[in-house]
Amino acid sequence: MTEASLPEQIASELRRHILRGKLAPGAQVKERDNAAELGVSRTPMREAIRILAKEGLVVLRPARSPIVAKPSYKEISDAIEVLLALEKLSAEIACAEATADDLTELRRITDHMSEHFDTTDPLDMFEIDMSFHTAIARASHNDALAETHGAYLARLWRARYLTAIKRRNRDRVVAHHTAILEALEARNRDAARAAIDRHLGTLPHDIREVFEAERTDAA
Amino acid sequence: MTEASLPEQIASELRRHILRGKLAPGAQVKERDNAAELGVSRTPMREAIRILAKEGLVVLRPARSPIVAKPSYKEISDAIEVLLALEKLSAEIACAEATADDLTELRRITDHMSEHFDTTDPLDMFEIDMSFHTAIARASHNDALAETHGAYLARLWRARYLTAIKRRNRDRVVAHHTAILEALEARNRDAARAAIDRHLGTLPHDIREVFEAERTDAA
DNA sequence: TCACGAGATTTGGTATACCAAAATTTGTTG
DNA sequence: CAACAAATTTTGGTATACCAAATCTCGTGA
Repeated sequence: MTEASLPEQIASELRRHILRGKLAPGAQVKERDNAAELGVSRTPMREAIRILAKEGLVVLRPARSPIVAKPSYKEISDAIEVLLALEKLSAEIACAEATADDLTELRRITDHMSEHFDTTDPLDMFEIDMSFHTAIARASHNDALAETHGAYLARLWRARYLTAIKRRNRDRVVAHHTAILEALEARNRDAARAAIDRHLGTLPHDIREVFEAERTDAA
Repeated sequence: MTEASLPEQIASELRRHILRGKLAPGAQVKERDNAAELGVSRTPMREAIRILAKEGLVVLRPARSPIVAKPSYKEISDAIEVLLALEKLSAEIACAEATADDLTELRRITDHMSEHFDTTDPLDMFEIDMSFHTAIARASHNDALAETHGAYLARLWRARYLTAIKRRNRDRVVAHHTAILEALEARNRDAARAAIDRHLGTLPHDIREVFEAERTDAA
């Protein structure tokens, strides 16, 4: 694999820590400590923190320690609303612009998920799930759209992960992805929009359940 | 006014230089030189450059000098495609969520433009025009949406400005804005989408003309 | 004359030092 | 014992030093 820049690598590492829960929402992210932990200096660590801030995983506070983001339910559902719009736009454009290679890639991801769903680490499987959605955005051949879509996917990573492990259901995911894929292959914009609505439409509801479960745990 | 952080101030200064043309598209933005020019060290200058990169005004190249962005026609029209989708989404949500204050603010901006269009500096009037669109996004009360919409508006600043001064027409702008506003007041989602489509739909065409004019100038 | 490469220079990336503002601790006082 | 304030520590912000890679210079040789 091609080497990413040091700040990117650090950001990936921090991201995993946050998503795995080693860094809880609301916790401070101190430049010195985390830099020392990973054996790098503060400079690239600073940049890594900015990358995560751009993704919305941490929030910067002037002259104070950054903290791991602790989004409210409304903030998450707002982000989902945007993500949904971006992904439906991607699919619409992809109906006109997707190449055979784009569709092949989507088919490959879907088949891989179908085959290895129960024998793969949930975190890894979830990354594959995300790559399906990323591939849709990419198939629009609109770089700005793909980039913004990716940013929202990253921002919703944690929330989506929590719901995915709670509602882990191979047949449901594969059926939904297949429906989207077939709509794209048929170049049917309305069908694609509808399929994506069905796939992501339940997300706010699922996330609300996770939120309420957390609130109960705290009691 | 409250003091912004040093990197933000530097970013503003650089932004002005770029938009004014002191830094031409394609020109290198060297950390040392620009830092010395403004009497700061490389560290905040680095951060300022990252800010502008996030806005799309400069592009970062690994291990090379960043350069002032020189977007192609496709890149601009791609961005417009996303902006259009975001603004239509904003308007749809605003039909349900906008408060009386939101609508009053939109009305105020529209009236102000109508009244002072011919007696205001084009640059200032253009900023007011942008504030109308920003207010629509704000009226959705979806912060993520408003932020992303604002980012695209900023990214398209230069391109939109070039077309605005070329096709400066008070009646057209006011009529379009009024149509959008009335659709929002009527809480009519379809009408709002259609009005925004009419307003921004000609943008790619107008920008193409500017691009071709520039290409002719170069000859 | 031109192509190529070795050395010098420039430049972004990283580490480290220093500073001022927060945060924390601690001591004093009512 | 509580509350406030001074001193200390911690921490982000900035400046600077150093390094390696990229770029540029310029001379050499075909």
